[in-house]
Amino acid sequence: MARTKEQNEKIRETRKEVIRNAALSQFVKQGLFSTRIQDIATEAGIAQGLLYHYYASKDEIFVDLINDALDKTIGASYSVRDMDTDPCEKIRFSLERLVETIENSQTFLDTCRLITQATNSTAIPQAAQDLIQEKRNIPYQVIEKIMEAGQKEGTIIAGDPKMLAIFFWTSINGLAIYYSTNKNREVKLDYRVIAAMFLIESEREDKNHAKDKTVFK
Amino acid sequence: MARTKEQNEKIRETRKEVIRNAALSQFVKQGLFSTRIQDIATEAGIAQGLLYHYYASKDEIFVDLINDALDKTIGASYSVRDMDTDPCEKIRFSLERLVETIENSQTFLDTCRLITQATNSTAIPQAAQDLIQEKRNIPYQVIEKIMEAGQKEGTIIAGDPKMLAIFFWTSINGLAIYYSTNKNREVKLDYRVIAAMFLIESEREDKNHAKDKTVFK
DNA sequence: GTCTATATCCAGATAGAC
DNA sequence: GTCTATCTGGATATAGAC
Repeated sequence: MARTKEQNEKIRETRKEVIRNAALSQFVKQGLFSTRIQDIATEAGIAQGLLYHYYASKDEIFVDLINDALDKTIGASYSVRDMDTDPCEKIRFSLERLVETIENSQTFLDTCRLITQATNSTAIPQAAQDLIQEKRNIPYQVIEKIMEAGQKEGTIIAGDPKMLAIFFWTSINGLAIYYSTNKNREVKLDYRVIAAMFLIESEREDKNHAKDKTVFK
Repeated sequence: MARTKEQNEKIRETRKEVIRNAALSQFVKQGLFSTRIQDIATEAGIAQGLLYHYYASKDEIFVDLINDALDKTIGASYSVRDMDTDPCEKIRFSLERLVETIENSQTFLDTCRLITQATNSTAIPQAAQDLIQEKRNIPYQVIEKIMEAGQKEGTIIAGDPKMLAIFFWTSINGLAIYYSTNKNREVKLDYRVIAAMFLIESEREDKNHAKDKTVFK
């Protein structure tokens, strides 16, 4: 019987994830407030009433999603921070991976849009606002530190590292939203162009040529 | 009596502007859907029912605001396009003005946030979506053309000009939203750092020094 | 666990008095 | 023109049958 209880718990968690995915898709398209519980239930393939067996309210789902989104972003930034290379390469590598992710991961695009939406509104649940307050600056701080180190090293352009970090993330975020909302996708994203913008000229040329050899052999 | 009619029309238009300003402030804070007609009326200092003598619905106000916001952005980009200088200087000058505007104009910050909100949702009124579809790309195209010309001239960095244009606008937009939602304002915005990112190194140094003399004399 | 049916609430929009 | 009071519709959340 103890086993059955565990299994039930697992099934329940799986079901909650289906609901979260449905909710994410709806929130990104319609926003928190014009998404109805009915919309989420329909997309999740269950009856509207049943949703309340898993979540107490629409807000609760939203808070769960925001928390996931922030944790994923923080995790990604930590993995860059902990790389065993110089700052210049960290910037280049992270941009390469982020651009790749924009092109290939719908979840990443949705995550960017959800956080943008949440950051841009004071009407979201208090718990979500608290999470944002608590966690949102971490990725900015990580990149800021890397920019600072790169400037000391002489590989990153001059300027307030805090501003460069904001620039770094808002650009990625902006590209993701642009990419997500312009389905024709007529733009070819090239991480090397973006990376070059943060690097001083000499470094820029040298490393780009080195990169060319490995990436486009 | 014809005169009275004109005056009434003028008063009416003034009153509508008060309502639009109230609505903009609310939409930016709470979003279109969680803003109630009551909220707008209260901020405008009138009764809820009276609002319907000026606007038929909440959506109608929103569409008006989106139209204004898009026209302002387009107007700004045209004034840059029509400047009588080389592309490199156009980029530098427009960034200087835009950063200045971020720091001094609450309306500009609100406008950025409203457009971001609208672009990021499919639940907004159809008329607003049509306006965005029709007008939103113009500022991107204007900057794209300038980037292209600058590349031919040898003053703008390499890369798909379409991507550079997206980068240009998303960065400004991102800075505006960051600035708007982080009231501490601990970051000193410096347009020259941003401008330098779009310019090739030699141009970057020369022109920056020339600029220093005129701007910080 | 899952559904359908329903109670409750609240915001948009209207009506009517002043 | 302006207000208060009210109608109406729709969404959340609950209750109850299976």
